[in-house]
Amino acid sequence: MQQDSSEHYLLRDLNPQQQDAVRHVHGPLLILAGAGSGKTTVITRRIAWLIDEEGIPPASILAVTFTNKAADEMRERVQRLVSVPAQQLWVSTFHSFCTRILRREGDRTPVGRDFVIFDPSDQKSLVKQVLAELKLPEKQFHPKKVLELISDFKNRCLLPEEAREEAMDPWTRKLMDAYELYQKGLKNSRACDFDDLLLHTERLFRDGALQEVYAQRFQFLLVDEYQDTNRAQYLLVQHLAKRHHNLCVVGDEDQSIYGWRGADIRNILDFQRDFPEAMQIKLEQNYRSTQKILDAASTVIANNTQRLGKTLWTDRGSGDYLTFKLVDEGRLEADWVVQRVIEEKQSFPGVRIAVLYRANWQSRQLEEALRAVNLPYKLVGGVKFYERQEVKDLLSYLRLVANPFDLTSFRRAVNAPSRGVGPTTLAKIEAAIPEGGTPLEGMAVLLRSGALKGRAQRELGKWVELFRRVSHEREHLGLAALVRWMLVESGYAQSLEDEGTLEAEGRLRNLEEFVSAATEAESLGLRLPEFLDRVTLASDADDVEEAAQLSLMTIHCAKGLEFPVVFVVGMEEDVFPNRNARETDEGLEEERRLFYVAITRAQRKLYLTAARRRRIFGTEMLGMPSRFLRELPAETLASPIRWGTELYQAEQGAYAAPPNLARGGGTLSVSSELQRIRGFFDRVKGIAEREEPDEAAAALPQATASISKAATAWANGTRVTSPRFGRGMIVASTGSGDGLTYTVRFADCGEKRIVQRFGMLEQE
DNA sequence: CCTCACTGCATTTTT
DNA sequence: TGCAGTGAGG
Repeated sequence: MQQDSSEHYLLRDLNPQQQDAVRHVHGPLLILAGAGSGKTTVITRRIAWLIDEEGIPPASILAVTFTNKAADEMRERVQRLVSVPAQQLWVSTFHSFCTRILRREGDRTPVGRDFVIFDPSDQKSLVKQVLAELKLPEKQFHPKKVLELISDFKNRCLLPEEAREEAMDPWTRKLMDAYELYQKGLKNSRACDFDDLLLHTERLFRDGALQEVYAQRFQFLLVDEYQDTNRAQYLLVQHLAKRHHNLCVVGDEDQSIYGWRGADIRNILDFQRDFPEAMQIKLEQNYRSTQKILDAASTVIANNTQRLGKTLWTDRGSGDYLTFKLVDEGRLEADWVVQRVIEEKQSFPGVRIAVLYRANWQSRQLEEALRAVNLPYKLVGGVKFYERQEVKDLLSYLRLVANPFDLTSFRRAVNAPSRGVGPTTLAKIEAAIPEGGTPLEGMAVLLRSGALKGRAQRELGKWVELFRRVSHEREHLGLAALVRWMLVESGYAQSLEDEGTLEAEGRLRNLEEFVSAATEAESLGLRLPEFLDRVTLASDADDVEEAAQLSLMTIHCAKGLEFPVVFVVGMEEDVFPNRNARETDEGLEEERRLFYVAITRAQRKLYLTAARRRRIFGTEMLGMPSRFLRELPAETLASPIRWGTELYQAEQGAYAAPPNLARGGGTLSVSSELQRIRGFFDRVKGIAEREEPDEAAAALPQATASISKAATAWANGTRVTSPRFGRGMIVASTGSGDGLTYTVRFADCGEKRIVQRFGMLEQE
């Protein structure tokens, strides 16, 4: 029996653990899939096994992933494996799954079935409106922070009234008012934000009867990237699995990197507690990387405590050493990476290379360096296509067609192109909206009342007419034709043509591209609402071109991908690990997991780089090598990373005449450069004691200056004391003369900005 | 009511 | 550095 089944085409070339996972049918199953362990193969074959071997109808299987791309790929691969049509198989992201449910069952939610999905920019404008209405100053109630808090509550499935119970202090109470009003705004606009999709669906499934319907429907559940689920997603899965327990979750606790978005690593750590009868399979054989890369990854991640524990191994041989490069300055880092890229491409024509970084801003310098040598690259992330102003403008028209209650889109569309409708007119329109009516109706009322003057009356009259006409046109126009019709009839295209600038031309081209996207969607059978859903739920990770020769992206975006050659840049404290994460153990562990993800993307060659100095928004910042570098085992590195004097002596020449100073024409003097090195050096060694100054430094007045009236700015890294804050170190400076201001990192009270003229700083 | 210019401030990571 | 938010002028 065993012998026979291992010959099965769905089990071919699988290791024993993988085969066990594929053959598992009933009951809960936890697959702990290490990086590069053939996870997707196992999942798709298991689904195929259920369908072809067990005769489970595809319609009873639900597989959930985190990105659309992963879902598409999974569906395709399953379809290639099975003999029956698999269209009925549900493979989707959590968010699109919930959208589908809400479009069917939405009558029971506050927003009905014809809701629109608000993207982050819509959310922002709504929350700003709410803050204004509550007279909460944006200085204290930063819109982004408020939204983050609201999102936190939603991810924990708490509605305003429930969240309020937790709110003790007046500040949080005020925030709860904002949350409540925000939800009201969404309801009035018949809109869901991303979190609402999960929240509302989870609420629906609390209803026993409805839960029963869907639990019956989806007899077999599969959740990919289970370590990234948040509370709402967790509950959603529990509701559906409660009845039959046919739940297979796949994940890797070491790759849990979305804690900041509400993901709860405990979901995977506690799976065995939730389902004591669960079978657990560990996939530890890695088919991606060389042993050196795996050793580095394993050693690093072993520093984490929140793990179930896995050890990756491979039979692919030990491979190349990792290469670490420390450079003087950010720009040199980019140059160095570009040179290595060129070399790699020469040695291995057609090789795919990825440059990974912690945050999107780090791509800029890389892009500049790449453009300087005309090296083509693909940038993933950053400003999304659908977030461009012109695309959002056109979208606001289309959304208004799909859902006339959408006030946010109304506000946007009514002034795109500008029709002279400002806050005053807008307020009048909104006041005129009849109870339970739409903004358009409000506008119609206002027009009839004759409260508007000549031009506005005419313009807006035409505008109302536009939407009256579109309801007719909609019936006999296809999706693409409808989009184009709107683009022309709204006058938006014309207004761009009238501008005649190069920029406007580019915008028109983007809109053309948008129309072709609609054409493509139409050919897939999508109608306007589904098209709009798809557009807003599209993510960065979805448009990764894996075939690209050279890709630049964040590590988050790179999860699930692999590249023969990988660069991880910006290996500095406060960059990676990110400065916001260094305070807590959980934060640091998540950063470490992120580093683990980065390392394990590499198949055969891994480069790591750091810069001593870096311009971060205009000011020179002094960096310290990332603590994660210390965690790398020396045996995996081409040359040891030396901490202490050697690190700098090796490139002493570079300091004597830093080449970038001449080029940059910067304000830095060689002396301040020397102080920089010294301060940096001290920090790396972690000692307070100073070495004897060398001749060059001794000859410089600043080196011995001890009063705050120094003629020249102190260098970053200079140790100072302040009568108010105690001992600290200069980490940045701006301005000059009387305006000269330092950012000083104090041992006891964090970073302060101190104007030199008043701060009474003394050099230590 | 729009546009331009200035200033002050900010960067995680994304469905 | 660059963007967004603010304020003055047209």
